[in-house]
Amino acid sequence: MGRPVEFDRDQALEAAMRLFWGQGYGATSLEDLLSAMEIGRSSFYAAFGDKRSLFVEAVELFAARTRRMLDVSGDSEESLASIPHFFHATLLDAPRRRVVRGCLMVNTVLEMADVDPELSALAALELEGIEKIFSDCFEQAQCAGEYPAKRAASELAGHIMVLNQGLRVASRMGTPRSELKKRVETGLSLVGLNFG
Amino acid sequence: MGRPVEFDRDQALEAAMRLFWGQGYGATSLEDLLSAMEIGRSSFYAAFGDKRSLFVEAVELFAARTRRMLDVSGDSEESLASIPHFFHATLLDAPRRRVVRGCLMVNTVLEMADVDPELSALAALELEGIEKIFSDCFEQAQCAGEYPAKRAASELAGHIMVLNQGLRVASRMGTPRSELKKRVETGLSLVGLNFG
DNA sequence: GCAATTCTGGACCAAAAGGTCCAGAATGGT
DNA sequence: ACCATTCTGGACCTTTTGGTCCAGAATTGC
Repeated sequence: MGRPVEFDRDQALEAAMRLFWGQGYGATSLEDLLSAMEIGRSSFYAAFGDKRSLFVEAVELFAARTRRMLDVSGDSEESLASIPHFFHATLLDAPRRRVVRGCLMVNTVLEMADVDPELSALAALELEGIEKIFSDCFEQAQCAGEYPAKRAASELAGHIMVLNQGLRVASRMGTPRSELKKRVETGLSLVGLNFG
Repeated sequence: MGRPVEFDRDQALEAAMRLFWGQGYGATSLEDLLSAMEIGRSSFYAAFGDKRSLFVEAVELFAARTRRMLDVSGDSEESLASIPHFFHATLLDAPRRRVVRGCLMVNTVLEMADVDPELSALAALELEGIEKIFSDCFEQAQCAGEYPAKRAASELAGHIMVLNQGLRVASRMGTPRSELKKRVETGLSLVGLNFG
């Protein structure tokens, strides 16, 4: 009952996320959001609470997508392959605009650290979740004897996360794809992972 | 002739830089700046032009400091040592507050990429200058036969820059020093550099 | 078709933003 | 002592900010 909603909530959230992703929280005004989401002020506040809550939703959506990108769902033989695949998908296979946006969580951690520590912490938590996935990949491969156990899985995951975060900075700098590719290659080859 | 200035320009710039460093450009209001710089509005505009120009000065100051930190000035025997020293000075030896601020140039690249591309490009340029210094360190060591020439100096510099940028993200996340140290150690050891 | 309910458009608001302006204060030169 | 010059404090301005409010539109149940 009641008047039906005239917009697709997911679609609106998607548009908002893309804006936040590119411009950050502070530089994205409500007007920016409303026009990108193709929605009125009232509908906005009714559906999302306020700007900050929407941002939290956007970060969570982005994080879920990122996790899903690493989910090879049970293919234990190839668990380590998901790491090169991740870099390939986000840095080389993606349209230039996306590459330049970097990673919403990384962007947020940097933007909000001294401004809104809760938001920064939320993004940091999500990043730690991603790192845990990296760690699981290595651990699984080590248990299966497919990867040397000389370095701890957590250490290797740390290295991959450094590589990831470093690359997000580089890609946001506008570093050409060819250079990004080189950096992925050396970063992975240093821990014995190869990258087609 | 004329009334003398009542404040120390360098000191004011220093205070401004610290604010920008922690909060970013957008989240630092003029009022924040004026009170931190202990300066009036008129003096501000007379001495620095406007907020944006001040920010440019802040970035350039920060970049110059960073370069100076890497300048071992001619000690060709130890040119590679300046890299571990750099990480030590900025990540381990520095007060916690500084560590959490990360790197102004990295912060700026991320914040401004889609908001004020000129500012982002300025910060990116400074970062490339730093990377060039890393590259020179390796090249010098390779020419002197103190370091294997298997990988190109530029590639090694790229790796160090990825490590650096990745660590700035990690440190802004509030990652504990012990963990930062581990990451520096693995990142350096992977290219045969050791870190006390 | 009418009531109850829900959503929408836009007017409206207070606060904060960055920036300008000018009267007056403090100096040096003569 | 006085003038030209420079700097300072603060009033003031416009624009933009995130957010509220309400009249009216669109629906379902009866």
